[in-house]
Amino acid sequence: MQQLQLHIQEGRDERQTLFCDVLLPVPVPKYFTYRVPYALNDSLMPGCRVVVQFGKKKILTGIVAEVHDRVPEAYDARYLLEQLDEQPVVQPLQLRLFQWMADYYMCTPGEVLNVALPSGLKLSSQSQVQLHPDFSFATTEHSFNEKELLLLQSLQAQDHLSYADVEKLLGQKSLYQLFKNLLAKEAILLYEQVKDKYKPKTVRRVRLQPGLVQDTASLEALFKALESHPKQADVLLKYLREVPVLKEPGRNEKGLAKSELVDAQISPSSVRTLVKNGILEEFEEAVPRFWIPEADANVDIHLTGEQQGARQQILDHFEDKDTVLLHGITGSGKTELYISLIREALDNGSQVLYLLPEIALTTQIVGRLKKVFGGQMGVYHSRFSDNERVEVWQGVLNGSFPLVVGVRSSIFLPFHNLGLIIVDEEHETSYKQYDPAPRYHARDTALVLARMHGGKTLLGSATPSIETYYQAEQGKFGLVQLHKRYGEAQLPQLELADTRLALKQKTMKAMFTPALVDGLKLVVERKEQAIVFQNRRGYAPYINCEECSWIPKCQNCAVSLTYHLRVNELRCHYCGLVEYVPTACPACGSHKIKTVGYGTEKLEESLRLLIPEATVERMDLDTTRRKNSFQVLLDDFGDHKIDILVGTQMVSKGLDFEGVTLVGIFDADRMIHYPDFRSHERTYQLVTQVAGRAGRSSKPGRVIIQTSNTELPLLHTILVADYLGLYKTEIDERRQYFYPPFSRLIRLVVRHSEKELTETAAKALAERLRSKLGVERVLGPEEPLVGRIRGLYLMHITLKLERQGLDVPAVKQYLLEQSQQLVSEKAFKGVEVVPDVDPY
DNA sequence: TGGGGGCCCAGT
DNA sequence: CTGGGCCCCCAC
Repeated sequence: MQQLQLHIQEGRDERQTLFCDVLLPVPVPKYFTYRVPYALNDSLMPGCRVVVQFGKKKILTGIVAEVHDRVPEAYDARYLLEQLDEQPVVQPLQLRLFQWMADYYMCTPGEVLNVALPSGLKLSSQSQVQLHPDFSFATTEHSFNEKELLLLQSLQAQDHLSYADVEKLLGQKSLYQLFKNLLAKEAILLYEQVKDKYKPKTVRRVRLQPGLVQDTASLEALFKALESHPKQADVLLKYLREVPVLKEPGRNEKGLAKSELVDAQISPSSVRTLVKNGILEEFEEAVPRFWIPEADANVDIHLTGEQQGARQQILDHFEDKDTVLLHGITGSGKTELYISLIREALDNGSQVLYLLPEIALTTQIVGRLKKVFGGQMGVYHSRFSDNERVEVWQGVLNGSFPLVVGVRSSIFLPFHNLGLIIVDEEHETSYKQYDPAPRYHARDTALVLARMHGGKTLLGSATPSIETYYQAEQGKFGLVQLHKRYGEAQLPQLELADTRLALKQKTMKAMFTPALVDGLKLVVERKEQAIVFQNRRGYAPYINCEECSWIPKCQNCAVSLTYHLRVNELRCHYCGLVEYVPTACPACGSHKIKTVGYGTEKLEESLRLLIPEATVERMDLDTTRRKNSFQVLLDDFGDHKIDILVGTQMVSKGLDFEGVTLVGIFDADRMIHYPDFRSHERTYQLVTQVAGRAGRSSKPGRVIIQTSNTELPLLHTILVADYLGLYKTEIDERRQYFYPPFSRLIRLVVRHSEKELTETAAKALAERLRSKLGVERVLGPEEPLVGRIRGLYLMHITLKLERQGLDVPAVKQYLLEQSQQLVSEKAFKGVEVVPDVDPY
């Protein structure tokens, strides 16, 4: 500081000209250099948000990545307009993470920034229109056409409108001409408005007008004045009861929440009158959006002997390894272990991130953690509003949330001292983001993030992904096993039910085998509970004309439309298209239209018919759309208001209910035969996870798996819970066919609205890539399972790259160049090439 | 990504 | 010659 001051005193003309590289939320793979106004020389630092002009009109918020004094040679840097934060909102370390993600996942840092920052922290400029302050219809000498009048009238009512609003209002795209005319007539003004989207939540409070009540006498005078207004006197009385201003004068400052004052006897209007008459005063107070429970200090973390041992092993591994895989079967008490490790990390002053695949499905775990960690814990997930996300972000920044529990996007939070990351259910696919860039895997990114912090990562799973287990086996990760069920719980008994045999014997009822129906009946009889799993929502995957076999298809996607009974609609599960159900076949006019296949909705219906005494409910995307419908279903199931719960994968996670003694897996075949090199692994994981819902108590659990092929080795691996067996078979296959973890996959998705162009472009690209990378490394192009989504045809080119001895960054660079080259050629105009690294 | 400039065509 | 639409390119 001393030196700095000296430097300034030495001479004004020597003050430094600084520049800063700014990361902007645009898909341009570079940083933009702006000139720093002298006034900000000392305060600007990396991680601060700044407002800059970008292009001719646009005003954007960006993040300062670096402050330096290197003068850009190729252009004159613009001054940045404003510094928004005194202190960084993004940590320097995060900027490194963004860059790593951009490089690894082949996208731009701007795209990473886009998903990383809650949009409440992004300021956006909007072009706005308002009336010219001197304008009025009475004094103007100009005349206006219909659209101009409409706009001017709206502006009188609304004060200002954005361009988008005007476009909507007038139903036209080009506004330039219109604005030019109105500007000439001095009727409007255009301006740029930068908006801060984050708004703290406030409550309205009231207090006595300061100075009104100093002693008993003034109080008596006040009541005297209100003599003829008994209702207002009541309000005052209640206020004084809650806030004894005479005894504790300081209390009046904080006042009382308006909502607390108003009750059955006291109406808002009498409060309003008191405010109007200057007796009470109304004000707003910002409050946190999160109700913060006190941590229960008495919650005891008691670990069993086995858990103690596992805990020690984990800590030992952390001595020389960054990552440990905790392979623990469902119900072995992993959560207890996590809690003990989290507490220890927090006690050491570190931050902790606990990643979950999907927060809505794990309310039980969140509840459990809240009890232990209370207000220290922030929760972060996609169902939160922007404002709520900003509050978690700030809580992490300012240290009030040293622990965060969240879904994949929580890896973007501004940690500065992350000591431990727990990735629970590390094998889950929802850790991978598919659609918009960055197409990142949160588990893999977490490992990098932890390493940047010098922290540790604990991966937990009952059925680890093959590549994770391989790393553990190779000694790269520490491996800790936990194979005993917690408490009295026993492993469920798994059995197969042969659908082919049942069909032959004609004992099948609505595709339920007698074994499953009888099992369910028994459960209901014993007043226990069951879960039936079918990974397909809707009533039937398609409908079909019996005469001409016509099947309704989606007009945008290469899939049949799913029939939904309750709403009586046909729906596309890829683009959301909704169509009416035809009463007659549009192809041949026949009325013989039948449903084919089984979705959860049909299972629900069938079970109600087969077991009328049972209460059957369904849990899938369609029944849990509304914000707390999921919780309602969970509560009902927990309270045993439901006997049988039918559901999609939603029922596979976090449903830990003592009463469940039977799990039915309706159709194992479909999962097994899914055309993907991971289908066996996935089936094993899913079935094991669903099966884990059974027998979480002293009662033995039973799992019935329906299949047409009872001989399949995979099913027997599942039956005896032989994870190692699965791993050995899979890893051998992966080695043989050179799949991950032995190779690295990069997929290029080529897409366009015309089928032929998509195909030729994909072929051309694959050819060019092969010429340099070789035939071995470039697979395809091939049409994916669903060859058209939202009107775009898709082709996949898959690159299989060796993990060693290959300059992968160079290959990625080459892929990007080639893709760019291709789409810039006239013949392939409009074609998109989207890279997806580790596309699984 | 998104706005603006350049270019081409239709209409006079 | 002018206006509109489309495409391409650039942004610090």
